[in-house]
Amino acid sequence: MARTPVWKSIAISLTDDIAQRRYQTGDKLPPEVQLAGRFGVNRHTVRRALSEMADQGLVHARRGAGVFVAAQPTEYPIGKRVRFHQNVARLGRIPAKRILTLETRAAGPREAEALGLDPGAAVHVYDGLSLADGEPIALFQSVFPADGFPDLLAALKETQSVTEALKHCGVADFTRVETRITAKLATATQALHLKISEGSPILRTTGINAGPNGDPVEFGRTWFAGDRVTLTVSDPNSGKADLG
Amino acid sequence: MARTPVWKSIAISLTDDIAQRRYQTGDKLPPEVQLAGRFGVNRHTVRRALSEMADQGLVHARRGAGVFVAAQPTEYPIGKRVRFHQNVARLGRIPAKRILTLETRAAGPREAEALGLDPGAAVHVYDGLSLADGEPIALFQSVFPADGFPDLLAALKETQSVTEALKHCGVADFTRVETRITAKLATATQALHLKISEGSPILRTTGINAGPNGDPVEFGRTWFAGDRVTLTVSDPNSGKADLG
DNA sequence: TGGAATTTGTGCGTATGTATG
DNA sequence: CCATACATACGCACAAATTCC
Repeated sequence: MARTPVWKSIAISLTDDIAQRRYQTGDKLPPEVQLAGRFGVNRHTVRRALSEMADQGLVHARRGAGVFVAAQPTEYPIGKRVRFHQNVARLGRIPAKRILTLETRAAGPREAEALGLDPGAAVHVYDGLSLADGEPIALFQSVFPADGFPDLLAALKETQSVTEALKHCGVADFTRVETRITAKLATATQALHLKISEGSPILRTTGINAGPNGDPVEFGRTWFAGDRVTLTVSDPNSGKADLG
Repeated sequence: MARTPVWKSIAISLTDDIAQRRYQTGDKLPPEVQLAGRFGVNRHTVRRALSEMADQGLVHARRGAGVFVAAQPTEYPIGKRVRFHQNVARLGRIPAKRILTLETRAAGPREAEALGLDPGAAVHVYDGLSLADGEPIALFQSVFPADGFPDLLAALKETQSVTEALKHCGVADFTRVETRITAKLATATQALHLKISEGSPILRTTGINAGPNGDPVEFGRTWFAGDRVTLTVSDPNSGKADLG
């Protein structure tokens, strides 16, 4: 068995620092060069550790600014209409969303296929964090076709709500076509954002929402903290999942 | 807007190669140095791309051996009618079940509540292992009210099928009332049965099936190997999940 | 059996680009 | 405009695991 790589021990050390609240949520970590000095390694080695932690959602790097400590619901219905705000509010908790990144770029192959676009078509991408009562619930990434929604990003930036932004762009309603669910282990970055440990169980869902005419309008991926969230699939006929 | 990084375009290219079946499941990709030559970049840049793909579960690297295309997970529909045999057969794979234990005992509090029984009422319990093409897919435990199904265990022992056994006992059809899904880490016992590593991600589902008159007939828990299974929740109106 | 060749994993040094403050 | 700090990319070297002869 190989010994633990240096970068991994650094990641563990920093993760523990965060778990021990030596760095609070939202705090900026020392610059990479400074960390490199503190651990007596090359800056790349620190970057490897930070990259791992970023993958797990534990930290979030902002170019030119620094690396920041990233910041969960319980019962979360997956039904025909999946609405984060309503799902959380229904539990008597206060929903909130934090924008991580908003950008327009070329669609990857999976995204293009899911949205029925040509490969390389422009898409709007919304990376964010969902919170309930200020506690991180899930990381998500929503991908929208850029064509036809010119001012979607502005609406998202203003409302932070997919539902509201789409409504502003003329999509009054949308429903879930399909949801895929798998179990993963939390990466360092995910763990940071969700305030869990690296290697904790993660529920990853992938979903496609379509407008009234059946055209896909959103391809979304969500990473729930498995320890804190239970997805529920209700009897479609009961309509319970559509409340709120 | 930043242009697409080289490593990302390489990841997209290789992902497309896999999607197009130019590399099949289990195939070994060309060595990193060879890929670096093909793309005209440094080996590190290829590694960045492969790392991204490995994070997505698309490939798996074995030191000293190579990088291999990972097996795509089995799609398992969670709908109104959940039928293991049909779910697996629909994928062109051969379903099988292995009985671990069959017994009749007093219901625990959760089981009694789920089935609408008095605490301590007798229940039949079926512990087993589900396989597709001989590969373990999931561990499950099905709990049935003993009252009204005197010879259910015998039928289960003979057919190994919940559907067939219930039919034999007069329940021609049953549908899923609700499914709960969480992510867990595999225990040592679970890992042994599922032939995965301890601490691997597990998808745990809990479901109640009811007969035509709405009475609960089965309380089932299933532990899926997260690496091998993707649960899908389809649009209820499409009816696709009810096929087979 | 054993050793060489192959291939991935880790780490360091350097350089340039780009966003932030 | 400048300094800081992260993002990307190249080159080199060696370690460790596997495979092949």
